[in-house]
Amino acid sequence: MNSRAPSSTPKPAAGSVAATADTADFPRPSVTVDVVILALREDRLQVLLMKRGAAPFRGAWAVLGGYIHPSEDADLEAAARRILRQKAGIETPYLEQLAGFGDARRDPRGWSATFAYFALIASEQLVLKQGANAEQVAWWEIEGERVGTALAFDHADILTNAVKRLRAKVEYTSLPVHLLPAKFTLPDLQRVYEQILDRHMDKSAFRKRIAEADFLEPIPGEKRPASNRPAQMYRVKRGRATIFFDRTI
Amino acid sequence: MNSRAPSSTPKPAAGSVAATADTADFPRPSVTVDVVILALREDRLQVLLMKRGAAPFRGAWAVLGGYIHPSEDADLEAAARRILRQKAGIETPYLEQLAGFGDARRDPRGWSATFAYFALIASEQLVLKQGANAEQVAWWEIEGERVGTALAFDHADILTNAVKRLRAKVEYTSLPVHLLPAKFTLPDLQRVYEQILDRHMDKSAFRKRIAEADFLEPIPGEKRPASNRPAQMYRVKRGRATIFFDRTI
DNA sequence: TAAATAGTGTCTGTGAGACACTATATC
DNA sequence: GATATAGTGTCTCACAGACACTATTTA
Repeated sequence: MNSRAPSSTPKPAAGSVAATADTADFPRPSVTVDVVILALREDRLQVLLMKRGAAPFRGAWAVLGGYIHPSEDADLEAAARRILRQKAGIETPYLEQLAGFGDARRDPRGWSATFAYFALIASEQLVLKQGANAEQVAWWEIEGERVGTALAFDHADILTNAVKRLRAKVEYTSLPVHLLPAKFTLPDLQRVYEQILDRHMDKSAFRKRIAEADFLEPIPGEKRPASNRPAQMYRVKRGRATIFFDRTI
Repeated sequence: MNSRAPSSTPKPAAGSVAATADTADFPRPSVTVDVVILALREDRLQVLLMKRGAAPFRGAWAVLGGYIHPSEDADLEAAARRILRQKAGIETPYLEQLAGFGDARRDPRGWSATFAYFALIASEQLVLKQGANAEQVAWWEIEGERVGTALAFDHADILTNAVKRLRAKVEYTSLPVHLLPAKFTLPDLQRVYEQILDRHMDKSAFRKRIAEADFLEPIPGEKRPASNRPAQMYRVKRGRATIFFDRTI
């Protein structure tokens, strides 16, 4: 078979509606980018929300988001980073595309769609400048896969999706390092895994996994002082922050 | 801590750019939905492509796609299903959202974004009616993660993404059943796994995995005739077509 | 030395993969 | 019986989890 040409066998066939002139003449749905920002604070998974100051859903809490600025944003991820920077002052999070959400009903103004992202940050990383609307951004604790308030639009769905994705990936990746400061101990890291997955892990097995994944290095001479045996401090090896394990943690 | 209110401790803080009036006054990027349709034909993974009849990229091959029709499409997935139905006559595929793609350069006409989906179909399922533009739709063989021609827009990226996703999920799901007809044998199924993952699998281990995942049932009395021992025919248990295995296959 | 947590070693049950064996059809 | 593939049984090695043990600090 000629591999550089369309498969020849049960020949190419036409679609049933051949003549649909599918031009861009339809009303364009509104398109936004939303970012679910997650962090570990006080040993709990929390999400950064913004209180809406305008209709629709005025006064309701929402995930951070905004419109795409075609002249500023090179691509979707750039738009997400701009939103993070402008609305939360966050510069270098772990950022991953989550999913698209779009339908006729999520926004009362009409058909709208959003490209949702999720970001992980070390809480130390968030040094919010105090601004005019100091009450408009706040951390909310994740309870299960939700927060204790109704959210604007379909943001409850988006948040649930983000939390599920995070939990799923924590099972087989090193994502939790993005929730910790640059230097941390192995007991710290294990606590993050346990906190997010909500189950106990065996210390020995955990450390074997981490060791064989080979993405951390001890910081020579640095230990965390304590009134007991001090723990070795580690940092992520250069360029190896996000690792996929062979199997589950 | 009051779990129904924002976390109180390191107090809610304002974003650094508080006053961005982020209204919808920006030019709206163009938004489409694209569907990567994959099937197994002649024992090879193939993708259904359409030859573009209009600029841009006139004459180039592209993944099936189209604009969202706000008045017709309830949501993104409905738009994807409409495109499948209208442009390929496909009614009931396995359909999953893949990712969003959007930047300033993928479409020469300006900033555009697409919600990409991927669909799996049993080739028997595709009964394309012969239409006016019979040469405009064709199956192309996947070579690695690409096809043997340049694609329109960023469709090569989208295709690569779809193939990677499929291969990744085949490792730990029952997705390959969607590439087979309703009745099939275990050797058939194993061949699909081997074909997509491009590696040999042990018959015994494979069957143990399939058995414990418990998503197939033998069809009583039905066997595939052959000049050797005939194989038992199986079908998917009701509602259990897409199963996630405990570990990898 | 008591307390507390960091960190390591050992044992065992499970299960995946390798591979040999049995089963059942046609010719 | 020969041949070919379907389908099952067995063995072994690796490894995850359980758990016990050692190490190192402060008080």
